[in-house]
Amino acid sequence: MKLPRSFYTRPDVVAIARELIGKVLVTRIEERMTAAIITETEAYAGVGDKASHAWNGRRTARTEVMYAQGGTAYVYLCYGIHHLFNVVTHVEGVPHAVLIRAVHPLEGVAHMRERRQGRTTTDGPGTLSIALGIRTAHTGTDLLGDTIWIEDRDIIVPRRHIITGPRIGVDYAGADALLPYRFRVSPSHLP
DNA sequence: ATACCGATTAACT
DNA sequence: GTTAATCGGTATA
Repeated sequence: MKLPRSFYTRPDVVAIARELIGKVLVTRIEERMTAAIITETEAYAGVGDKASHAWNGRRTARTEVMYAQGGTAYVYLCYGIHHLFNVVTHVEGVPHAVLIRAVHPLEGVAHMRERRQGRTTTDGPGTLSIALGIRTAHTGTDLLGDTIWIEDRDIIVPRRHIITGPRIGVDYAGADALLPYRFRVSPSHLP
């Protein structure tokens, strides 16, 4: 079943990041259906989080969509090359988000392979966006629509199979770089 | 206007 | 282990 608005509008972005592990990210982009299990996420906790683009209330053309209601896509260009896909959470006006860092292919594998020009992995936030067809043009997309959405398919990932740790690539965030906001399925329990 | 840097990746040595 | 790729945001002027 497609995750309802109420899943995304809850206030605890760290809990949402953990709960997204095992959910299924589905896209229908350019008439191509793809689906993949979410295996790695990171929480970005809004204006008080130095690692967040919305730290200190920053609000630009790029980050404006972070202030939308939960269940909206935030896609931005990183290093001028990579399109990074985030799920906006919390209510309108509170810029929380969860970065999806890795997935495991379920459906539309041929599409993913073609988009990846023969490569098969879908780990890494830039890599999975290519495989699923997600680009910066999709920022602002409603995750309750029929282009990009997330489903609960009753895949159970026990909490002891989820590794918690600090986020990647946010050394500039000082003490906030050490927060345990990254979640991933332990390698020995990947599908 | 210019300069620097980043929630990364793949291809190198 | 190192580094090129490439562009929007941010700071400074």
